[in-house]
Amino acid sequence: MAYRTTAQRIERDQALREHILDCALQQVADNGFGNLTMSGLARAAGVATGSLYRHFPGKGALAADVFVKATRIELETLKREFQRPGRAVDRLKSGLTQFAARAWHSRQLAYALIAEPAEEEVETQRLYYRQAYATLYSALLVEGNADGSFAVENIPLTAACVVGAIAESLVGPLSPQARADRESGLPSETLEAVTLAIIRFCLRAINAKEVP
Amino acid sequence: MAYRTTAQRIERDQALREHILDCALQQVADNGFGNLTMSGLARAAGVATGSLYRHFPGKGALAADVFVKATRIELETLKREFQRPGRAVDRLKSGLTQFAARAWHSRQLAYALIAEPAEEEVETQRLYYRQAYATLYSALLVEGNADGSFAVENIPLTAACVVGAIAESLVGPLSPQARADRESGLPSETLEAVTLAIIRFCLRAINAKEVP
DNA sequence: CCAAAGTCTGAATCCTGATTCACTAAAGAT
DNA sequence: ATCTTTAGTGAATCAGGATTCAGACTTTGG
Repeated sequence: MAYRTTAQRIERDQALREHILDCALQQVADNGFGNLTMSGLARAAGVATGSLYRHFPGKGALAADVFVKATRIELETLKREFQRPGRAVDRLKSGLTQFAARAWHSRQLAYALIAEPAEEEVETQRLYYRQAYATLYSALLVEGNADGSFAVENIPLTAACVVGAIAESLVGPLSPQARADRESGLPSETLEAVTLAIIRFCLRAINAKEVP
Repeated sequence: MAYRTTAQRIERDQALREHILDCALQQVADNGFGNLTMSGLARAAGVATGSLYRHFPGKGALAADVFVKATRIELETLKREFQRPGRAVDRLKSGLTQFAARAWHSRQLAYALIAEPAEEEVETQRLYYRQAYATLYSALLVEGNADGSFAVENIPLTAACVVGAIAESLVGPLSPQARADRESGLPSETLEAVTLAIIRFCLRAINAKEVP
């Protein structure tokens, strides 16, 4: 009579959904959101175009899911780093270092997540997750204020500034423009220089005692 | 025999071109790049769609021109502020204050210029003008380093961080999301609070002597 | 005033991908 | 085994706005 409900079917479904998302993420990591097409993705995932619509209501939702999936990983990684034991300053330093390094090593993806224009739905998530980042920094700032590492007045706004500073200083070096420059032989910043500059900038901005 | 060349014709042409740009800017200021359409613009400007193509090679170019026109004004305004006499710190403070206030008072436009996704050509200009802003800040940082107001090590990267911090702290409050929040009665930051936070953040970040 | 050269018009066309849907294949239920 | 229900297919359709272009209209030079 009925159908569905079987564990096997549900599992298959989820697996396929994940497979599609993985392929989509791969496409975005390779060519950005701008080159993500439903037919291309279907081909890459080995399914028919129409099948994509069994798993996602439309392209916007799919792209947003890709964004969320990738961004969550970054956010979780940063959160884990922030939650390790130790003084807030040190956690901030290592978090920034790690974040910058990860972005540096998958530039196209980092650019897509941080700055590439994309569907409305993706922008909505971007805004939301920027807020989530800011919240993460806010928590750390609170702790740092408490343990004497920092002295910050307006925590939410300061957190927003930190997020912006990081994004901008990375996007410059990560952008397609910079890639073109790099390929045409112009000299460019190194990861180490960028990281150091970001750390200095942020630590000073939040009134940290010791700045490297 | 010939035609053209007349001063009158050239003048008319330029005037019309400017008129179109003005209308387009108005549209962007009202509804963002996302709602700028060629037919809508033609209607607003009182010309036929096809006529737009006598003045601009295509929509992308037109949008980019709008962006440049508006951004140049901001950039010039900031530059003027930075070039007044006085200590670098004070000029930075007044520049930031003015910039934030201007953005605050034309939110939709500010959002469109700072963050709204738009045609490729616009993004190219955005990248370019962000660089231009960074250069402006770089110059000020150099002066501040010289007159003892600041002590910055990596000037270009620091300038990028400053640009990012400002953009982010404004975009949050300016974004469509924030607008929705505001309209649904949630409390939100005031211009004064944002400005103060930005100034503090930036001055500290660049190692300024006195921070308000 | 006329012919030549240019400009303006806006409905028709084009483009580019997203989305649909009639149909076929597979998976549960009995 | 067979019937029912859901999943998968991919060519055809749609959507929506940019772009074109065959006249109609203006301006210029003589």
